[in-house]
Amino acid sequence: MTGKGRAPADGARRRPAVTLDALVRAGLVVLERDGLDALSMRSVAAELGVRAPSLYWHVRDKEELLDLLADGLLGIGVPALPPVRGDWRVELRDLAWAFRSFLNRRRDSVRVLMGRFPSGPGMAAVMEHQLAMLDRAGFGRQDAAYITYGLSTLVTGFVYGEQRPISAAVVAGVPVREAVTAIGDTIAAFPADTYPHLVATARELTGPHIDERFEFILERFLDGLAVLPRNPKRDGGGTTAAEDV
Amino acid sequence: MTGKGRAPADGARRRPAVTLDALVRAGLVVLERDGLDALSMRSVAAELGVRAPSLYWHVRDKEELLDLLADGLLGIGVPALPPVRGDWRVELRDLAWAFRSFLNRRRDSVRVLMGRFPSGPGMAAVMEHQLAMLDRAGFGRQDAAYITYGLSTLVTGFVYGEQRPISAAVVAGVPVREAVTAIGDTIAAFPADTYPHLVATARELTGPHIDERFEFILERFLDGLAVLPRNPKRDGGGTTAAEDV
DNA sequence: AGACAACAACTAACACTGTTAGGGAGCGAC
DNA sequence: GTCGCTCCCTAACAGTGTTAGTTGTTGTCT
Repeated sequence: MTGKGRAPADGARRRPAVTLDALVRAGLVVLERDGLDALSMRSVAAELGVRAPSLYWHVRDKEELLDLLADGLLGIGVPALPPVRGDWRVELRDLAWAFRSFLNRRRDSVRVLMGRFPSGPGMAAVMEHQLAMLDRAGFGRQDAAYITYGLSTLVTGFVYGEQRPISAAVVAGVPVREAVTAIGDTIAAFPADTYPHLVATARELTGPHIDERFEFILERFLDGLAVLPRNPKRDGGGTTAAEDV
Repeated sequence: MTGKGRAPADGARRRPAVTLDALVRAGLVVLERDGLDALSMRSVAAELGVRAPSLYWHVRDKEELLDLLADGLLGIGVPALPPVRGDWRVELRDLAWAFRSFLNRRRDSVRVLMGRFPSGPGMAAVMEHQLAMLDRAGFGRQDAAYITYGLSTLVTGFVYGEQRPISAAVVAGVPVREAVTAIGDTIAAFPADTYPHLVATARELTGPHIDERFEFILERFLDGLAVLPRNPKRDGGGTTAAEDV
């Protein structure tokens, strides 16, 4: 640093108690320890030993803070990226599972990430990793862009939906399994003459096979990618259309 | 005279002024007119000519009200369901586009629906429609359940992500198109030596081709469904495994 | 007719929330 | 010194979801 001239003389002039970096780190601590609902300007400020209005010097909004936290979360997830293997399909699958697992492990991360398009180093690292892999597999630039976006949408959306009934059950003190089957009971109790297919599918719709459900949706998407035309580059990826079902 | 309290005269004041149905209808009115951020217990109560705490007689939570609103939204969308055509793929595609269009037209509906699994008549109608179609096409029960869930996750997640930058731009008074390309500029400005693929894909990642992006993701998923085994039932839908790519 | 329970609204209040206005220390530069 | 900048402070506002306790109305049973 020690920027010259135009930079607003930021050379260790008065060590600020709150830097943008410390702010993000404190926010992540609060998020992980107390959850998103307890993450207020005041609680994050308290984590820094400071009062709430001070944060507005570093950040315009709570929204902006959340945007930064979203990117910070991605930055945390980056070291957990699965190592590079040979097959693009295996890699993409591993990546999706790893992402889902991360979202489920890191408290409320999915609620912060949902609908946000972070534009910091965290997002850059994840995207670069993924785009490089897809390029290596021979996907075109536009396709690769769509694929990364689609995959992140898919996983994020899935985990978001997967976590809501769970947290609701936890709040009510009901075991998750019973809460889920309770929804099934509700559906099964619908009038079978007007909703025959729905009632017949009640169990399949609400079954606790959450991993299988994720697997199904993901594999269908990957199947769709497999029939996409690719440039025959180095490392074609090995698999053709459908290998497992 | 001696007006009975502040009762507005000739109405059946003590008749149930608030029914659960009226509550939901009022909530939908407020949601459409003022948006989700302005939908508070007080504002919905005001819409009914009533004070906020009264709502707690009919509803445990704001959460429960939102659950009801979610189902109400689906109920509104039901008449807009596309008519039945022959090919399951065409039907599923039409349905996804119609759902996306509905979510984009009906204010903040995606924020209400996201992550919620409504359990009322609105959800029942949508599900029945979809499950019947999939059954007619020969998909198994479990597959059909996964497909409906996956499709709704996909569309909802996509629209959620699609609407956030738009609303942010609207708030800031910036045209949407410029706001989106601004993100592209940010990404393009990343160090190209550490993030070569990312920088090279900046335009493709943030291009305003939002419809094409949706189409790509959806069609990939449908491609994945096309290679799924199906029972040869009545009305196979005309297509076998893979017809168009 | 009178009593009683039920329903369904009310007022008042609590503990929070995000956010703004304005004040004032500590510092570098003139 | 006196600017002026940075960065945190106190005070306050308008609004939130939600609970407690109260009051009035209605239908039913005696």
